[in-house]
Amino acid sequence: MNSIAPDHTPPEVRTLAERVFHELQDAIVRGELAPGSKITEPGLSKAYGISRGPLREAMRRLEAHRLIERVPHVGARVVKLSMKELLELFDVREALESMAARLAAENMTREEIAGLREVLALHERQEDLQSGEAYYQREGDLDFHYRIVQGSHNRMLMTMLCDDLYYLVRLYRTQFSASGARPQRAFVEHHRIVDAIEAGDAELAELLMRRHVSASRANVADRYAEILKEQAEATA
Amino acid sequence: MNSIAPDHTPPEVRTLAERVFHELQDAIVRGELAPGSKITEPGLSKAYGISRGPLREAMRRLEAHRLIERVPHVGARVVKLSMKELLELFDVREALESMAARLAAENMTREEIAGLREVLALHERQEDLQSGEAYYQREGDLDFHYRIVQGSHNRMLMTMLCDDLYYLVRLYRTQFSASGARPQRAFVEHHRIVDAIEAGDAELAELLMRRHVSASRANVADRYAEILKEQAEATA
DNA sequence: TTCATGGGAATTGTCGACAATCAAATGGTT
DNA sequence: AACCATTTGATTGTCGACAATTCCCATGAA
Repeated sequence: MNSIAPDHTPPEVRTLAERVFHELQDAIVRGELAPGSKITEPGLSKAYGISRGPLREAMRRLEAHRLIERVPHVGARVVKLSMKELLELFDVREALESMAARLAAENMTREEIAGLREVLALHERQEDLQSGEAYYQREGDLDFHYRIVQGSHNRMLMTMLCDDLYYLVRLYRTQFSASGARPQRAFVEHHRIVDAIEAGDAELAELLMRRHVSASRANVADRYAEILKEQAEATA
Repeated sequence: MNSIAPDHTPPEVRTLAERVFHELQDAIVRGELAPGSKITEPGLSKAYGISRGPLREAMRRLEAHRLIERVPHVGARVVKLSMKELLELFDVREALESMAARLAAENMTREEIAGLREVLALHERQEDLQSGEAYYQREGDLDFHYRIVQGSHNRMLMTMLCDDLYYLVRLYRTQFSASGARPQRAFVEHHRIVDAIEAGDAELAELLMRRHVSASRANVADRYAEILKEQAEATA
């Protein structure tokens, strides 16, 4: 009902291919399979105790979800997000999530909005308890965005963001070991967005979400520039 | 160089699974496989002269691209877009393509803009020659949108729109046998968008593209309402 | 007629083996 | 020593067959 983290128990485990797909998806996102590392079919086949048939189907799905990259007759590697690609991801998020916020303001039910507020409160309480523990903060952040996308009542948007992009976001967070950063500002922005949604102000909700994602992107870009600068000074 | 239609010759035909994937993709989009019709593995296996192994991988890719829908242990059907889903598709297009236009205004090269203008001219000439022949108009329309997305120089955006959504758009056009409609107005809008891109006015390009897609969506919605009305009168 | 039930046919899921292709290691030549 | 050809090893691509599940239809009862 008020889970803090996204739902990690997939509904479809009726087939081996489905199961191993979700397991691999989790393993990649959690960093257990290092970004850029080569994955071989016999290896995974042995590791998961299944034949190569279902495994290849799972890999085809992972490929479609951009979690692995395959080259015919050569092999597959876990994706390794470059900074350029990460910024591209943010641009796409900005476009889709601002649209989601707009639709959410138009379509969200009273109950959904109440649930959203609940998540926000829970989220802040956790932040009080264990400030510095960025992981929960980040999962909570994703949970917030999840709910807004769900509130758009647009199935296509939902699958695009929740089934595809958010896994990449989580992958990025483990890959760059991204610390939370700017938590209190994000909190304020979240509240403003919910306010706009509750007021049914689609345009404002859209604008605020757009700024929210854009600010997050700028934060990442700044951080990256900082790191580059430090490295340059260290070698000099 | 100045092809009027999108590139239909995929670069990757190195494997059977790739080949049959593209062939099925085309067959579905062109309506040769009727929307909603059930497709069976032995059937396609026979028809394309390949084993079920590569075929299943191709089907998994089609599933990820939303061109077929699969149910475990039951089977797969060609997707059949409902009007609700079609309008959802337009909302997603509005979000992504307006972003693409904005990025295109920032990143397109002089050569790309020249090519875009060329496409527009060719497009109009064809319209003069065979007005009423909606097919070319529509393919030309897609070509225009293709180039703008390419001009965004955002790989993720490109794959999302060109590899996924545009196939659904084409599927919809065959499924609803959508006649061109509002051609001259669309022409004007296309020109205005290119003008904004050439001027480097990102905000304007974004706004115009947004309106362009939104108007297209409204056109479809109106047409649908009209059809519903006619049907109601026919039965009465 | 309608509904439930059971059996049989067809389809999907899974597996192991073979063929095709690529990458690395070996050896020879300049 | 550096470079190129060849061979070997491993990995990927493809296939046919078997097991599991579902769907369809016939049969019978209410």
